Amino acid sequence: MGVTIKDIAALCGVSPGTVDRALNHRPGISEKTKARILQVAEQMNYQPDHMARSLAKGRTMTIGVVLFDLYNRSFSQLMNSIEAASRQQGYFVDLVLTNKDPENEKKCIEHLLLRKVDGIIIFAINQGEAFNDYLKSLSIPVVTICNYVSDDWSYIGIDDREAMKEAVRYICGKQYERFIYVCPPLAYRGKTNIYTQEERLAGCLEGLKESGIEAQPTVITDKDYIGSISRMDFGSGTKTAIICSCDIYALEVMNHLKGRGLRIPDDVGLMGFDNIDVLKYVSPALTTVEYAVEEFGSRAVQCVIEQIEQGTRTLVPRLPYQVITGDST
Amino acid sequence: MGVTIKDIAALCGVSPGTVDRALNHRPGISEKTKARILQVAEQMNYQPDHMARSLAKGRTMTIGVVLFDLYNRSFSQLMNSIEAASRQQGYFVDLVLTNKDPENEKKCIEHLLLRKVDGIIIFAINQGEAFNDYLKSLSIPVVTICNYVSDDWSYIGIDDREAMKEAVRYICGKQYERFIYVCPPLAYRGKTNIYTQEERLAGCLEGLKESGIEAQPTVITDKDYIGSISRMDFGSGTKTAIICSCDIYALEVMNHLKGRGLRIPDDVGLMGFDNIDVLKYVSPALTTVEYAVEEFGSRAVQCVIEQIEQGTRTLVPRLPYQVITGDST
DNA sequence: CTGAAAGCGCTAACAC
DNA sequence: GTGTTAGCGCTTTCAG
Repeated sequence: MGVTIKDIAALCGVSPGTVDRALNHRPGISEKTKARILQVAEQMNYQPDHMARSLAKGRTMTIGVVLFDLYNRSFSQLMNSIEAASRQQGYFVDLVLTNKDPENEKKCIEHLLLRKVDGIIIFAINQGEAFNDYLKSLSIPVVTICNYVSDDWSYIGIDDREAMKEAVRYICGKQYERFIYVCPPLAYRGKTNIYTQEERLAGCLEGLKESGIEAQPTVITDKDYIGSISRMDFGSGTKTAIICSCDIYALEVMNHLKGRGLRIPDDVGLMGFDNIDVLKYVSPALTTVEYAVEEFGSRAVQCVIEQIEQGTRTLVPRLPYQVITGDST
Repeated sequence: MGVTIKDIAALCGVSPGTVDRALNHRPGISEKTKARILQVAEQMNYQPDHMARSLAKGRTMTIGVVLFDLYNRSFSQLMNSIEAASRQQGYFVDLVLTNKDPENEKKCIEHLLLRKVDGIIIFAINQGEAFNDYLKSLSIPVVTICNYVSDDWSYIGIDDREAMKEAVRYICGKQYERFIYVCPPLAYRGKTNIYTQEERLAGCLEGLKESGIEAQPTVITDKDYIGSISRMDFGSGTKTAIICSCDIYALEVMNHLKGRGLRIPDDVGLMGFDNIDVLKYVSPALTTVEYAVEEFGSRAVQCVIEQIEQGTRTLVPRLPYQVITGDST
């Protein structure tokens, strides 16, 4: 159906090899014939066949992207920027979604391997040495994003620990006496990759300590964290702050607190993390931490392409963040 | 690097052709040799080369997906289900994002063509006969989703007109005297594909008419619709309902109304459409229309694969919807 | 500077 | 039943 390199060769009275040299601007061809070939190619509206080229070169111009899902706002934004950056660089994107299931993640990666992707950008749910070795065995560039796996791979993200610490220090200036930290993923400690969540927790603990808060916070890791909170009393004088590791949890908690008729921040303080865009429709404005997740995407693409094409790896610095002081604390 | 069909052939002492017959369960091979070949393939952990197969068969096992972006919640859910359904059927997914730019949409489709996708699922921003002819010229199956192009293509969606009509009839039972319809995309009438938005508007008008409302609603198509609304007075006795063609607009309007100190629904009634999941964090609960967008995805995949593999096209019925009566009207 | 030819790994038509 | 062969369209090496 399409016009091939042979057609052009025939029409120009040259060999396919020569056409290839012209088309790919390789040396060993006179300007004259090259110009002629390019012109004919143009006229015939020649489109190189990606499949054939991939087969011959062993490269597919495809980046595999492994994410949990697209439900979390941040992931969507991430994917948006990955798609744009990739296509702009002439790469295709193969998206696979793991649904936070470690087994499924492996299937997803296998799927990408079948496709012979040139590199992978992954928000990993697996972790540990075995997984790291598995990634190594793929022998293609891998860029980790949002969840660290090991120093063997570039990592794109913010310094979650510092960010949370800074946010918590801010909260601590508000006379809270009791602190509750909400982070259900911590229940999967040792089972799945919760690097980022661990960092945030650590940052919280450090932040409290540095602020001179002696009492340890209550850490809620229940999947049914709302249930746990519903059994807690917030009326009794001691002013409580609930710090959530993600905005989503904070929003759920907010709904719950409102349902109980508790006022935020007067009765209970509330903080999230991520500054997802729907926050603007919610009141009171949530105190949270913001960072440019779109930039994660473009950086990741740039980083993986560099490894694919140059074979070099430039260290990507931790990206900037900012504490957003809302009205909820 | 991988083990090929030749390696297996050599090891089994048969020809590549025979291995192919075994691997693809084609007739013309004895059970005995087939079993032996399959076993060896298994042992050697043979993985067929997708590129080579595609080149030979002229099929890539890839579905191209064209969406506006992933920002709108519904799109994310859609993509989630498309990814899952595709992978489950052994297909790859190539996602391209148009950002609602008609020119970019063409580039996106070209990108998919380079990739030689077997079929396309598209939420179109282009429209009209020229575009329809363009799609025809691709000579691969196309499934339209959420925005109708023509009867040449399967269409997945709800009956937006009826849905909006039903919702508006519900609103009309609430003694409103003045109606405002908010739908910025209508400003692009004739320029981009706003089929769904047109349907919703028509449904609104019909709903009002059937409810015996004489006065025409004020239709706001400004990009700066908040600006337009800010210039309107809602205090003066006549009870107003603001009907938005999407939840997103409704949420923006809600923010604005709250900012003005207006009470919803006491001072102004407000309605959205889509029932995006963030509504649960917003109060008052928005009156809206719900439908299973995930099902759009799985239906679309099923539909495009049927066309790719069987060459047949089964009419997909309009999917069900439901008016959600909230506290905002 | 250009042509010829041998692949990339798999499929499919035609012999035997 | 099984082997042989000629591609799919492009790249790349080796002659000339």
